[in-house]
Amino acid sequence: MDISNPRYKNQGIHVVCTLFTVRDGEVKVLLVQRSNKPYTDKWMLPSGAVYNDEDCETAMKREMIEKTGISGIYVEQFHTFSNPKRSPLMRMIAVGYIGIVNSENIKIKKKTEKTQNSEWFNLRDVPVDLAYDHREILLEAIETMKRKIMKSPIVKSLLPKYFTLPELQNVYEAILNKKFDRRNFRKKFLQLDLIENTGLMADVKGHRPANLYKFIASNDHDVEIF
Amino acid sequence: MDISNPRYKNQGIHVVCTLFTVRDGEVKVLLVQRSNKPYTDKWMLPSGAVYNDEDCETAMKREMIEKTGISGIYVEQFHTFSNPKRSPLMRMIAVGYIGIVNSENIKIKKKTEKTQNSEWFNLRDVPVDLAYDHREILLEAIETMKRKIMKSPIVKSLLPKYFTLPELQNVYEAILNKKFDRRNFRKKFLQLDLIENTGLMADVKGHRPANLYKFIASNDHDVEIF
DNA sequence: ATATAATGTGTATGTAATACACAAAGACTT
DNA sequence: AAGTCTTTGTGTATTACATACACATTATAT
Repeated sequence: MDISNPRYKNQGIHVVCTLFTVRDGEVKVLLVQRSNKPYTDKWMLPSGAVYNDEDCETAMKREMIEKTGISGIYVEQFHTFSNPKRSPLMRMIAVGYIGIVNSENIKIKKKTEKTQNSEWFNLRDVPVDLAYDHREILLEAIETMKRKIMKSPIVKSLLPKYFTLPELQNVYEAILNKKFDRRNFRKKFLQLDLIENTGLMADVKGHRPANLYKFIASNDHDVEIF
Repeated sequence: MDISNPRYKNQGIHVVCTLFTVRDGEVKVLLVQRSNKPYTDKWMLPSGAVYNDEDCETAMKREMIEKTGISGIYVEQFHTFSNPKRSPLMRMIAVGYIGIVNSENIKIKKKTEKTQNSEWFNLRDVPVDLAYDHREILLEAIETMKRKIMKSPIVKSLLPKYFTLPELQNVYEAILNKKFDRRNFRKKFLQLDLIENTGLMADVKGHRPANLYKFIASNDHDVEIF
């Protein structure tokens, strides 16, 4: 391959991460606000260039640390975006990842070298004019995440170590934006043998406390949850 | 983005297509044999560079025409491969696509500018030393295809306009490498309202001829088949 | 007429999904 | 201490879907 051929010279590879969380029954996505050109001051999904000695997943995790301070997250690749006009300055494709975290445990950096702010946005409050094609990427990520949450253990990273069944149900209801029958939800989930009752009780006031559950130590390969 | 930064200078974007067909009850994949360095004489999946004015899907279709003569195929993106060592000469990522065709209708070019041969390989006859990381890509494509064939209408492009239910069943059995009960297969498929009986009969000898079916003119969005 | 080789069909059983209502636990109030 | 409040926890009946299974039908070939 002749790397000086103008037909494919100066190509760049980006990674972009759509990181979701659920808090107060609302699904939120992490955005950062740009400092530099192009799209100065616009919000975008955390993203950045892939170095030549990295694979995309490594680059994505490094970018997340640099731009948001978040590390140790579980992500899945979902789609690569390659519209030749998606970036105004040069030819740049973006490999898209989806992640989902429990934001309680996470402190995000507000300011970094290239960003002036970072924030969890409720999905309906996301600015319409995100930088680049990030609105399109976000919409596709939401679709993919809804489809995947039934087939992959990503919820696990969204819950604390010990959690109650109502909490688990709330997470599913927030993400899928629909209600489940409590009895059926519990039955379905318990017979999957993914979680177990710890015998401990949640520490709440004003009403009957719920049992605390935990995920059964997994063999770490993806399991069909539903 | 500073395109002269050596950390991400000289990156390249490839597309690679894993094209399947089913013939004589066997799943086959299309490979081409290289003429040039690197990997001279090795077989590989049809692949090539993305031009700066193309998105990946367009590039993939152009590459397929150039290297195999095949056009008008239905493909789906499935994964992007980005191991920094996957290509020996330069940093090159590959956006992977899966396609599936009825090879009866298709004439493939044997020789092209960069390839000396092309052939449909039974999966078990695929050379172990494919060029680049194409063996890994092929393995992942097979997994993905098996998963998708139950949820996407890709089989449609694998069958002629008119086909019999036993033919349809044979395709599924070849791809998934398992047998179905005829009565249950027919019941399940017919109640999906994806195909309809034309009233015509297949032209075979020596035994009872089967009814010819066709796909119902679809509204062209993906449908859950199973 | 008979044999051959494949197609076409119905029913019974088990398994998973859905719909639905009331008792139990602890905190709070009086 | 009794009663109220709020949320958790539980069982059964119904329906839809998946699976298992055997025999009659159609055309060709002899």
